[in-house]
Amino acid sequence: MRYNKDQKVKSRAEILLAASRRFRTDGIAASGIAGIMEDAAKTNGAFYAHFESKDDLVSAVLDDSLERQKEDLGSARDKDSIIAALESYLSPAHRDHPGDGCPSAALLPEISRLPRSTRLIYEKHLKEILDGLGEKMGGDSSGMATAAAVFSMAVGALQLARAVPSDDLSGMILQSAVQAAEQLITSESDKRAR
Amino acid sequence: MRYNKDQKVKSRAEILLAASRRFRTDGIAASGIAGIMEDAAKTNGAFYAHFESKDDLVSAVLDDSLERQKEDLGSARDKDSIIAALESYLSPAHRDHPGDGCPSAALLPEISRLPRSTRLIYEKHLKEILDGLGEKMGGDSSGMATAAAVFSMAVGALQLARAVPSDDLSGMILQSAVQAAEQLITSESDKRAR
DNA sequence: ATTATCTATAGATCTATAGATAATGC
DNA sequence: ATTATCTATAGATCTATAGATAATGC
Repeated sequence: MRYNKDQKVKSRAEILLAASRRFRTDGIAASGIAGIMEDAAKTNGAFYAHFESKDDLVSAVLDDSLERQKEDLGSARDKDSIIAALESYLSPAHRDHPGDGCPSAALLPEISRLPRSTRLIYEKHLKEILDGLGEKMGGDSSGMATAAAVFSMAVGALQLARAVPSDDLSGMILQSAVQAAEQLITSESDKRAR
Repeated sequence: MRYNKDQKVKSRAEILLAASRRFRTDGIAASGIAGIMEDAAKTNGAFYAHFESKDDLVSAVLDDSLERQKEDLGSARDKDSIIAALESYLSPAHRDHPGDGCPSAALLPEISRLPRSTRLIYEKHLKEILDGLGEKMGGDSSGMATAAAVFSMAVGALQLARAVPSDDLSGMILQSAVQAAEQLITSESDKRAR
């Protein structure tokens, strides 16, 4: 049928993107291969020329989307740009578009139920993300600890803001997390300035 | 068949308990009625004498388990007992037994995909939990905001600690969250003492 | 007679596979 | 001839329902 030289590479990328969105929107367990392939404008059977199994797809999706997230967050260079990234992470826009958003916020409880091999992939990327943030917060183990605490809070707050139907409570949760995170980051950088 | 006067009430409670554990262990979407009923030592068909649908069960489970969690957390009376509750929440024991643990940590992304009616039930309980914690942190909107930030951080840290296979990183995440939460709580009570 | 549960099954999924089809590039 | 995708389907789920069964309590 109609295909060009690197059709397969392109198709694989399309399937990855479709799956990545579906997983974050509907969850991993609730997303079927057929639906993902429909989003990628392909048929069910074509899937198995690209991935061995659904588990294989899940690994590939996490590897890919966490790599992208790391690159996005890596552009933040100092305390101020971290706070800007944080405000964007905890914005109503991010809350309302989980399909394009943070994989951790959309998928963490499901990730914790995946096979160890997949969770090792998750851990590798999480480490790099926390290392990157930790470096900008001081670089030592105390900066890294603050990065872990701030990331935990951001993920939890986004999830709570998404679960709650009331816009008031939802917005208050996001704002509380922004403020508390700023306090933690400022106190960490003050510690360093002394 | 073998049944006593309040057999049905008892059965309903058994199904609720079995479902509540299964949901937290395997996720809502990945838990089937048949498996839940097997855990409750009943057959598939008997389910529909107790609940209209799986969605109906999910609402009932959330209503029930969040009510229990609120009661558990309600026993914390002052700042010190809140910190004790926090250390138990962020303990390896809680991390390693999601089936008996916090419904939010196990289920939040799935909750955010449930029908609005179910999310309203979630919101009702979350409000009461945050109100309870906020009161012990000062009672005003600033105390409530700190409660929301601390709860967000605890939920996120527990999820991250569960997802990561390395015990070192997992423990470091839990410890970072304990420390950061204590800092936020202390700074909130200092604000009040001034 | 009423009630709680069980048996059996319909109908709609889901993952995965085997073989057919139709384009490209030699 | 090779390759990417499609068609068709097997076999295992899943939710939900209808009717049978067997106990209790009148």
